[in-house]
Amino acid sequence: MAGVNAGGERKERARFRRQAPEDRRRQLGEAALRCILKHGNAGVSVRQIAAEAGVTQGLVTHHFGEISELVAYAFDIMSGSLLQALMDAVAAAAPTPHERLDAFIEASFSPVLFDRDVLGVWVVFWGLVLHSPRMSASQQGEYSDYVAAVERLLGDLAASEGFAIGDVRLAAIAFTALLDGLWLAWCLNPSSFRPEEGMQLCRNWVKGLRLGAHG
Amino acid sequence: MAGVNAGGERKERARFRRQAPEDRRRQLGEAALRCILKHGNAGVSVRQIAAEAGVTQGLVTHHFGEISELVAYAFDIMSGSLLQALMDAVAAAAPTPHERLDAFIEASFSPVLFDRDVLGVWVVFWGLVLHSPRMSASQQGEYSDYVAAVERLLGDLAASEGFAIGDVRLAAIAFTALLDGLWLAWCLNPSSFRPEEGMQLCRNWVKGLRLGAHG
DNA sequence: AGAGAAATTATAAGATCGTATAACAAGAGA
DNA sequence: TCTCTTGTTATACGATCTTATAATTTCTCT
Repeated sequence: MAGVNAGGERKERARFRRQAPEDRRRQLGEAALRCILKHGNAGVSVRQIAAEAGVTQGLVTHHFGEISELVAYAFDIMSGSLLQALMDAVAAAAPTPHERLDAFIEASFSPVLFDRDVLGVWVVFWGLVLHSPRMSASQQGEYSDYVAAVERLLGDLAASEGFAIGDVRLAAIAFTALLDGLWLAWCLNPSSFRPEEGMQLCRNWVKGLRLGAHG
Repeated sequence: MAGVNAGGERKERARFRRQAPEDRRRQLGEAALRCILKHGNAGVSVRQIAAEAGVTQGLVTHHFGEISELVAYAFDIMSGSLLQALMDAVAAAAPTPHERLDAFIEASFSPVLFDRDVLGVWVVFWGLVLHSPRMSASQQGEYSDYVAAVERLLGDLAASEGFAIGDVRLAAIAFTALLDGLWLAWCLNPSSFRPEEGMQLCRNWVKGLRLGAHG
């Protein structure tokens, strides 16, 4: 009988405070991120995430239907935060295309984004995306938005400084790949280079663009 | 009672052929790779890998002690194959530094390496490396070897063509990051660019190096 | 042919997993 | 104060997990 333990004694249920569904979903999503941060793929577990959020596992099913929906939601939280942070940095920069692009680079290597734990969550998510149509769809949308943002930054730079880029889309893809690759490399091997060096490598790439190194 | 099923009838054990321990380890390692290829993280399971190899789960414990040792072994198989394939391609190229570097680039985008399933295994492994000191140690060694190989290719090119590179190690890190980033991007979004475009982006990077885009 | 080493199977224990659902409690609104 | 909606807990089922180990089989060597 609910509320009564094996010895027949009445056991009170845990007290809780009701929350708006979206607030609770957000709480569970952030708990999921923390679990992945701590345990990698082994942290993707209804019980662990519920415990991290301070609730019971039934709440996960209630709000998300199944664990993969929660993981996809957590991925969306993370993706939205990333693009928002980068756009905020660009918007806060001096309004020349050069300064805006450089603000983008600096933000990419700032401690908020260029953090071993944060990048580790990304790496685990990339592995999960491959086997989740739901997450794959989200990722494709976010990747397109990200590359489009980079295209604008590179296009503005070229127009502002009077040089041509053969294929802006491919250049944006290359720049994005370089950044992701540096994130990955540093995450796996933090001793391989310093954030300042990472920024320099990106600036070098931009210098190459100016010098005509494009298809 | 061993050998007798529930109905009391004597059930013969499965027949098997003994193999040398290293042959069996190799078989299990390759089965592990196939499971990760098919199922991602969900494929990292003693039962699934044993089934894929056509043996029973006791064999995994016998040969590897625990599942994480098998996964690390599979990772080493994969890493060894990668570097070997790239070095073979470079060795088979015409002996000029330019041709050797270009052979490296072409091999990196050849169907053997630039394959959705193969790259998918890498992405999953990257996530696993972060939470496995054993795999992390392996990865660091392999990353160092890979970057050293790239350093030699870039250094030879610069010497051969009479241009200077400010910091060859950082240039090698950047080139490696660009390649890994392109592999990752294509694996997650195969429609974002074609292999030929990927090679071109790498050649563009090299062009930039020649033009002085380095720190 | 037989002994013996060791490769391998079969089985089991204890743990954790995801999902489902009945029951309860919070709290808003009348 | 009471009703009712709905957020949430508690519990359970069936499945899968890893590791351990006794027993069996393969196959080499004498």
